[in-house]
Amino acid sequence: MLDIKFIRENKELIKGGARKKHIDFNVDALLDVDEKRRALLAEVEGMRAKQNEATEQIGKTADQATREALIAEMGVLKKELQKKEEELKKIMQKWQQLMIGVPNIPDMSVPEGKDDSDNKEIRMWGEKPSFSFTPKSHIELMQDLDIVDFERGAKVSGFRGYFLKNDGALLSFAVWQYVLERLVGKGFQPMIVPSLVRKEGLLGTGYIPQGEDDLYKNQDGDYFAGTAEVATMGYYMGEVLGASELPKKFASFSPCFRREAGSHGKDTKGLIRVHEFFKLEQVVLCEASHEESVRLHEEITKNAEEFMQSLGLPYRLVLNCGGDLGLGQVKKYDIETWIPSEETYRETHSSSYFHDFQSRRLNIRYRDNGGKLHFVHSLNSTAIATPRILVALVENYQKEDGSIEVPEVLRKYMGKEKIS
RNA sequence: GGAGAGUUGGCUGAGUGGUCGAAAGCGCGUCCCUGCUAAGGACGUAAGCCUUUACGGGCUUCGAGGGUUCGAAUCCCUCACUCUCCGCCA
Repeated sequence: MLDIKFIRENKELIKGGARKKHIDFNVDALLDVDEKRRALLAEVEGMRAKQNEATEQIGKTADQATREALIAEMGVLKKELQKKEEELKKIMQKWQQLMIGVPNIPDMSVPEGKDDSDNKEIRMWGEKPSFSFTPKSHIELMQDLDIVDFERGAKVSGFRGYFLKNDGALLSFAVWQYVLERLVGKGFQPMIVPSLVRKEGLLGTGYIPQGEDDLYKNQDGDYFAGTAEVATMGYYMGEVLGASELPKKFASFSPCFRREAGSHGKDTKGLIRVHEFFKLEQVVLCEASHEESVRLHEEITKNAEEFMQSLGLPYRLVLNCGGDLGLGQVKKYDIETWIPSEETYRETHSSSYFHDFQSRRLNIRYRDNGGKLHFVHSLNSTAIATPRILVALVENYQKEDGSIEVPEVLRKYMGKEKIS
């Protein structure tokens, strides 16, 4: 959500932003409704002022005749007022519906483009492994090692279901624990957050209404979040923080659920795209300054890169183009990791900032040192997501005999150097 | 699942039809005093929206939404959440 005053004064900016994001949004229609809203509001408020005044008189006067005359007069006014209020209510609904659809403005540095094929490579890290044999896919590797079971996954869980077993399960725990320790060492507050969430958090973070189709819902009307960002951002919903508490940095862990509604037949096999996975997410709240947002955005992106480097996984960092940005995102980087069997880089991390887009919706504010209230800025970035990262790990570290070398930093958690 | 009690400002907490945007305390801010520290005193201190060049003016908000009334924090209804007890489960 953006400030209506800002929208009014920067109509062209909003239009340009929407165009860049390839989001169809009619700013003029919103401003039109806004004008009607303000006119009606003035009318209604004037009538209420009259009513308040008369009401006060009624309370004070001792004269029965004046009293009754005023009460009669107010009875008439009330009917008119109710009619106007009804009109206002309708306009307000329309206004609010339009307001939550206003896209945040992408940063100047965001490249033009329609979809992920237009994303811009920023840097590349690591050597792609060269194999003296034909590398196997993670599916083959893991099934041969008996560390994953897709058949029974589908039997028990349905399409895209999976079991991780033996060293596959251990490897997941190792990765989580390793990354968590690194984050805590950097001052992030560890949290295990709910996945089952109420509507508010999803509306606030911007996953609803646009992305509703990709969310699972239960019979109570609650949702299964696709990321720990939702619950973590909801944590301070409606609250006022102190300036000295900022920035708040969270390392949030949660199961994540995605219906993958729009992804038809993509990645139907293996661990790349599943309905249920786990993620450690960096979530940051900071003071309302663009510079601070940018600084922290670079920082959490670097953190993610650092984990990848220490795991020895070749990746590239891409800057997402306008068309690949969500409604609220100002700028986003993706880390794409080398997948030997596909001979391509696949997205494993995503890092973005929102300015006050989310905090306005969630009403998360802070008091600055002068006592003034501001909406915080928010950011988030993947720290590590399993099982997707396992795909990269096992494929890049595979040996000719089908065994998998355990990356140096994970050995102490796995208690072994090799999965065989 | 059953019974009961709650939801008030940054926080704690009074307030059962007009004098309540709301006592008191904490916190915070400015100033004073105390030559440091501890402590003390005075005053101020909710947010959002509309309007205004400005000064200011107006409206809304006491969990949410409806209702009664000229008038609702206060009465009625619905819902959400919190707490306590019982049950159930672990």
